Amino acid sequence: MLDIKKIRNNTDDVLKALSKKDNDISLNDILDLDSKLKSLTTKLNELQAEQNSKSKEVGQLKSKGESSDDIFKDLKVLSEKIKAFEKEQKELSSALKKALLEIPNIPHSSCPEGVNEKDNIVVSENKNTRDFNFPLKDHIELGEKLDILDFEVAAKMSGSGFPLYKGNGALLERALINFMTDYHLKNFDYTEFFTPFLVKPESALTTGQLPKFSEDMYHIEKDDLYLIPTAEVSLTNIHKDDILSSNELPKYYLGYSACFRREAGSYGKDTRGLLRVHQFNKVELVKFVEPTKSYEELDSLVNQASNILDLLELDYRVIELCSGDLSFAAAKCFDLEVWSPGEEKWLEVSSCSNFEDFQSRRGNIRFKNSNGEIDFVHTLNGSGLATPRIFAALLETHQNEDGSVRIPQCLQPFMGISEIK
RNA sequence: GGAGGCAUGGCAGAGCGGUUGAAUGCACUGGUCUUGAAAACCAGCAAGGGUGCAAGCCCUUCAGAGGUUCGAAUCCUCUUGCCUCCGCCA
Repeated sequence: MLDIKKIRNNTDDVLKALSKKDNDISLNDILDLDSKLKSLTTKLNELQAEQNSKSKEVGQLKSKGESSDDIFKDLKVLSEKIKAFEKEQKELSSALKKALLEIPNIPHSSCPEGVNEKDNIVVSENKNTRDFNFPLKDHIELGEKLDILDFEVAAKMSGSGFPLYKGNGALLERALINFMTDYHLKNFDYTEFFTPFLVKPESALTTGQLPKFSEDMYHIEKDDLYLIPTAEVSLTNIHKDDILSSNELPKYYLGYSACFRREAGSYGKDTRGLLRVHQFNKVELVKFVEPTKSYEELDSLVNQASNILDLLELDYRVIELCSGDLSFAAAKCFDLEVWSPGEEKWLEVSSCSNFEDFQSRRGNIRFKNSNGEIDFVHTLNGSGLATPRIFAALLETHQNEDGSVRIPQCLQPFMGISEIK
């Protein structure tokens, strides 16, 4: 959520910055509601002040045992007026809030300008570290041959887009989760959480999935709960409505979760295998930091996530997203993409974003700095990482001619085997 | 799922329907004292909005939403959360 004061006082700058993300945004309704609300509030406050002082008078007179009938007449009229004003104020402020929640975050000035993913910038790339001298199989073929993935049986029970891992496949999946979790815990200062997978609407509002993207999430109607599309939602909401003290910042949180996405509107895209699924596993990293530190924290977040790919001996590249390709809530974002030799495509496995104060305003997550002033924290998050595409890339990258797959060193302690065959 | 109890500031804990944004204690911050620290004493200490250069002034907020009343932390209704008991259950 953007600061209404910023919109009010720097309308042109805000609009210009927003247009880099989305050319179609108008702030007119918001400005209109804001000025109406402001003048109404001023009038209301005056009436309330009058009511307060007269009510106090009544109390004083009463304690002296004197009559207060004249004041009563005034108060009765005032009371009616105030009630009408309050009602109007409530309507205006909820309309304003609703409108504000629909406005995306402003891209950071360092974001390359652009319209879509074609304008993204490749920051770094390492590829073709391995020469294959045999015909490659893709992960679906490998998964079937090794009897570690079964999409048909999964579809039988849940429909398409739900993976079923079997035997060493289940072991590999679990090893990936444990390896990534342990790596971040051991090497960086993260606190581990295991969060709920179902959250209230207001939690999804904090992180920005609601109100605009309700179609992307699974919703349990009976209880009005949403299945989390990422642990970002639950991890970020740990501090909803909190005022943290500056000496407890930065806070680094980590959590594994299953992630659920309807992927509405993406039918026909990446439908095969593990590339786009409705349920997947992810280790998520979330940071709560002081505003002045958030960009260096973004850099370290990208590094932390990429280290995993190095250790898994996978080819990957780092992409800096252009303004037009940024998500709704992000001010700046780097994606990590892993190379899939079977698909001959780059696959997004992590998205590391700085949301600045966009989420913290929505969730009212603040901190008190050393001067005693209260301000919104900056939040960041990054996948560290999402498993299915890694699973696929790993099978394809480390496959041998006979269809067996080498397990990289870092995973072996978690699996107890050095290859799947 | 059934029955009951509770919900106040960072925490603990007062609070008759009327000068209560809220006593008190702890914590915290500043000061005095001390070589330093502790103790003691003094002072400050909620958030949001408006207005003002500022000091300040005004408004709102006692889980949330409604209601009664000229006036609600205080009375009523609903919702949510926590606790206790019963049922069910991995």
